[in-house]
This record gives sequence, C-alpha cells and structure tokens, in this order.
Amino acid sequence: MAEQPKPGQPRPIPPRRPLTLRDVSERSGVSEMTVSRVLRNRGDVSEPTRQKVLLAARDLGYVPNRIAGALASQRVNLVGVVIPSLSNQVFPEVLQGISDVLEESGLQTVIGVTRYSLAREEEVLYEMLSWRPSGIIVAGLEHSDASRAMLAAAGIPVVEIMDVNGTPVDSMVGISHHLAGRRMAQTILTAGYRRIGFLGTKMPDDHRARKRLEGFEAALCEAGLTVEARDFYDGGSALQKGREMTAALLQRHPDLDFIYCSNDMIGAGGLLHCLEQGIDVPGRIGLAGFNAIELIQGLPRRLATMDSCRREIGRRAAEIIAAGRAGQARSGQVIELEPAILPGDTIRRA
Amino acid sequence: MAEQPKPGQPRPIPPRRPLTLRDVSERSGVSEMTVSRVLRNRGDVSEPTRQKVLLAARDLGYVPNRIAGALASQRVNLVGVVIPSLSNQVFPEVLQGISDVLEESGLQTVIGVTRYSLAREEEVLYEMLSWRPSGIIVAGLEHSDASRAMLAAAGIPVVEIMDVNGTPVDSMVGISHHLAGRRMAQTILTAGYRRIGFLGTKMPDDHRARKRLEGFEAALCEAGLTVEARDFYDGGSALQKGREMTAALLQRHPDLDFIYCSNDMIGAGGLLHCLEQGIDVPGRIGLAGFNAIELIQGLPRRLATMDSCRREIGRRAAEIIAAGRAGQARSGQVIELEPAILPGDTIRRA
DNA sequence: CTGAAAGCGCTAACAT
DNA sequence: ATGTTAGCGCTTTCAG
Repeated sequence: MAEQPKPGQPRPIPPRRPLTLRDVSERSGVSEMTVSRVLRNRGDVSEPTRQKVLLAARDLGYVPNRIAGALASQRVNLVGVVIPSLSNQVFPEVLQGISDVLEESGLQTVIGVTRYSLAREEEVLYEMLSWRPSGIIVAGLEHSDASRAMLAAAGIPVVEIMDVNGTPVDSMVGISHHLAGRRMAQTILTAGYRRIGFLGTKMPDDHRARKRLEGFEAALCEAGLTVEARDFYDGGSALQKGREMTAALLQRHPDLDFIYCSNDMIGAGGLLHCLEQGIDVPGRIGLAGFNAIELIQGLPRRLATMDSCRREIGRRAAEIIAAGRAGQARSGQVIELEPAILPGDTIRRA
Repeated sequence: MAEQPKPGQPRPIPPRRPLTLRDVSERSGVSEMTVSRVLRNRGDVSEPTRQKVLLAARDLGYVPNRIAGALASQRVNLVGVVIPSLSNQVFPEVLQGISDVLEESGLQTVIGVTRYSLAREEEVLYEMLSWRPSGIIVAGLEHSDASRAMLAAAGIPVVEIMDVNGTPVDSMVGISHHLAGRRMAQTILTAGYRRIGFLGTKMPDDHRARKRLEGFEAALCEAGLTVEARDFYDGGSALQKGREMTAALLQRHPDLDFIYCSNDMIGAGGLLHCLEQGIDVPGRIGLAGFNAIELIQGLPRRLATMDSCRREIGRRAAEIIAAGRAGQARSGQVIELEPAILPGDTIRRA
C-alpha cells in the first residue's frame, strides 16, 4: 500500500544493487551469454531473440559494466592524454584534434593534467596506466626516469607530442621549438630590427618555451647580437601581464626596437600597451608572439606569430594510436611538422 | 643482428604480458594477499616484509591493475564530469575547482565533452556510467529523458551545476541565470540607458545564455522597454565576431546607447571596436558582458560583467560528491550562489 | 544459433 | 602478521 508508486511518478525506483547481465537475462528469458552477444553486436543472434534482449535492457535501464568487460576481454577502449594545463587554450585545441580521430575509431579520450610538474605527471601516468589503456599521448619529451620506464614497460603505443627536440620513448609528433625560435629571429633580423628584448613566463618546466628562446638566442648570436633585456612573469592574467611587462621593459630599455614574447597573450598585452601609448607599431617597435591563437584575430592589429600546428599534431598522434590498435605496428614513428610564420602587422615589411 | 630495426621502420612492440600481483609475489617471496596489502597500505604488515614487497614492485615496474581491483572491491575512485566544451575558458575553471577538492579526497576526475549536444551528452553519460564512477557532475539542467533516467538509476551522487533554474535529478549547484540577466538589466536602467541592443551566440542548446536573455528582457519589459535590436553569431573568433557584430549593429541602429553581450569575449570585441572608432564608452554607449573572465583585466577599459562563480561552483559540487562517498548521504542538495555585478568602466555611474 | 564452464587480476572475509 | 578461499560481472572457448 505505502509501497505503491504514485501515478505522477512513473520513474523506476533506483536499484540498490546496480543491474547486471543476469537481470537482463532473467527479464528477457535469454541466457546471459546471448544477452552479452546482443549487447555487443557480436556473433549471430536470431532477430526475435535480439529484440527481446534489447527491449529488456532498455526497460530496465541496463548499463553494462565495462570494468568486468575489460577484465574478461583484456581490452580497454581508453586512450590517456596527458597535458600540462587546460587553461592554456592551446591544449584544448590539441585535444580536439585527438578526439576527432579517436572517436572515429571508437576510442575514448581520458585527460590528465600535470600543471607543468614532472612529479605530478608521474602520478597521472601511473594512475592512467593502472586502467590499462590502449595507448598514451603525452605532451613533451621531458619526463622523470620513472615515468619513462613506466611508459616503456606498458607495452602500448606511446606518442609524445608538441616537440621533436629530443628522444622519444616510442613515437613523437610535433614541431622543433628550437627551429621556431630561430626562424622568428631570422624574420626579425631580416626586417631590420636590432635591439631586441624578450618577455616570457617563469615556468622552469615549460621546456618548449625554453627551447624557443634558446633557438632565438642562437640565431641572434650568429648575427652578432644578443637579447638585450628580458623579463619573466608568474601567475595572473597573461594579457594584463603583457601590458605591464611591456611598459616596464620599455621604461628600463627605451631604445629596444623589438619585443619577442613567449606566447600570443603576452604579445597581445604588449600590443595594446603600445597602441594606447601611441607608440608606432611596427615602425618604432616590433612585436611577435607564438601559437597563433584565435584571439589575435580580434586585436586592433594582427600580432606577428607562428602556427604551432596544434590541431594537426593532435590528429597525427591519435592516428598513430588508432593504427597501432588496429594491429599495424606503427611504433617508433617520428613526425615533424612545419611551423609557419604569420607576419601579421607588427613586423615591418622588409 | 638481422633483428635490428631499421630507423623509420615500424619496430615491433616487445611482446610482454603485463605484470600481475603474482609476479611481485614470486619476486618478493611474499604471498599475493600480503603484496596487495602493502601496495594499498591496508592492514598491518611487518616493516621487513613491506620493504621486500616495495622493492620487488619497483624493480619490476609493477603497475596495479585497477580494472581487476575495482571489480573485486566494487569501488572506483573516479568521478565523471560532463561539460559542453573545453575551448570556452569557463569550463576549465569549473574543472579546476572540482579537481582541487576531489584530489584531496583521493578521487580522479574524468572529463566528458558534449559540444552542446544533448544526444552526445547521452552517449558520454552512458560511457561514463559503464565505468561505475563514484559520482557524476554534469553542466546544466537540460537533458534527454534517457539521460535523466540513467542518472537517476545509477544510484550514485549526481550534481548538476552552473544553473539553478530548473529541477535537478539529485543535487544542483549554480546561479540563477534568469536572475543574472534581470540584475544586469536593472543596473543598466538605473544608469540611465534606454535604447538597448543584445549580441549573443547562435547556440540553441546554450540554455544558460538563453535564460540570461530571458531574465534581461523580462526586467526591461517591466520598465516598459524592449531589446531594440539583437544579433547572434556562429563560429569563429569570439573577439573578432564581437567587433564585427558591434559594428554591424551600430550601423543598423545608430541610436542604441547600450549593448548587452552574452559573454565577455563578445563584449571585449565590442569595446575594442568602440574605442577604435572613438566612440565614447560609457558616455555615448555602454557595454556589458558575462562571466568575469580573466581576459578583461588586460583590456584598455574594464568591461562591465558579472561573476559566474565558476570556481566556487566546481568546489561545492565536488564537496557534495566527496561527502556522499564518505558515507554521509548528502543527496538532493540545492546550492544557489550569488552572481555579483562588476560594473567596471563601461557603464556610466548612476 | 545458443548455452555451460572457466577464468580475467584482484580484494573481502575469513582463517591461522 | 600472514595465508586461504571465494567470488566481482563479464567474455572466451568450446559443446551442443
């Protein structure tokens, strides 16, 4: 009497124990094994049986238990993706490229975030590997020894992405940041700039930014020049910091004629500052960033930058994993993409 | 030496059976059960035995199999988080709040992205529930019937976030977007603006943006006013679109004195356009966005906006899940946060 | 086409 | 403090 559900509440009472194949089996009068076959579309099952099972499963609201399934079949449709951050716009774009491809292959992306810490990366990898994924994609080539050992021992495809300046555990897909820095330096020098400053982030573990700066300085050095002034920031809005740092840098070094920024947000801040101060860009001073983020499209002037091929990197990496899973042993691949310079309106035409 | 892999050629992954507890057991001479205890820090184990096990596990590079562990213990330290997008800056911030709290409780965040599609949300939820997570956090209150049924039947804590204008499956944490729109309208009216336009995104499934506009219009209506002109955009850089749409809107309706934007990026684009055109902001025209994203800190003028309490929402939602797991049945909670108005410099002082 | 039996690798619950 | 015994819910394998 009191147990009777009210007419207005046709929803099934949440079961105390999650449903199992057996429940569907009993409800449909079909053996567990055949139910399993129907639910996985595997093997031949007669149409009437099939319908009975599907109906019962839907009525009950059965959701299969992948934990049991994975244990029994020794197969998991998960691919781990390890990146430093989600707030950097750049990484969601890589992820997009990855999941575009993985989805087609029926693989599920699992994301892990390291906050640019190798120690945390190690934990995240351990956690991921404990779920026995079909593959791992990890940003960067710098890892702890333990992380590298884990990855090597996992016996699954591993793709390190975004950078090719180093030795991969298995495969790698990315650009040379050393070369990117070098190319930007050459472009700047060709345009006639000579007194060059740098603004970056205080991230000791952002190895890609570090490599860009190294390549940049190497190219300047070959031309007999150096980076005359540099500043690094830590935390806060990158756009705002770009403004402040540009102001501070130009105050200290009024004769700089170019500022190379480690990313587009800093560069955008610098650009806004200069325009507000009535400083002639790119005449009096030139600016460049890195990444070609979408934001720069809406700025008063198009910031010079470089395409970091994020989407493409994601896609190619995912293809390696998907192919590896399809039986084709595609390990040990090295794919280097070409980062194009987008000169925009903040570098003088040569 | 014939086995030596040529560079560039697919080198086969060393065939290896993943390590099991038994391997560690044999290597250390300790029973599987005790090894398991050591690795989980559970039960009393003598220090010498403990060390032997730890050493063996490390030597072998053993990574436990959580699939088996979860099946046996009927416990999974995973919490599913379902959000529409990762490129909207806003969602990574919610995620940050969530994982801050979950990490402390030893829970792992698993992210699913719906691309603002209810059909895809349903798939993502199904996929997640099949891993039997300890809880689910999902953005928004609008779901397919099947999704709602799944969530209700899962028998785990479910928290719907970011919105409180509706009926939750279980708990909800968010702000009233209806109220947010209304409050902004009141602020604008108090400041004396009367000819008001709106710019938004063409997202039929962004229910929160829709509710804000509804609340906004309701408040205008009560004051005997209406939104005189509106435009919606689709795809592309939001900042750039904000510029273009503002230009177009002001061209068509030169006598507008305020533009309310469905988000800060659009508003920022509008602001940049106005400043470039020498239009007096906030004198000639006022502007407002929504979300209080970090970006607006670096703009030439601080855009008026509203704090959407993202971090806090994430934290509170995660706390409900963590508490629910700790045995305290905290279901059916409703937490409404207060979205503060940040008037910035783009609304006249009353 | 369908079913019965035997695990997958681990842990809960008891022994000892 | 350590070992033994049963499964967890599913899939593989092999028989009907």
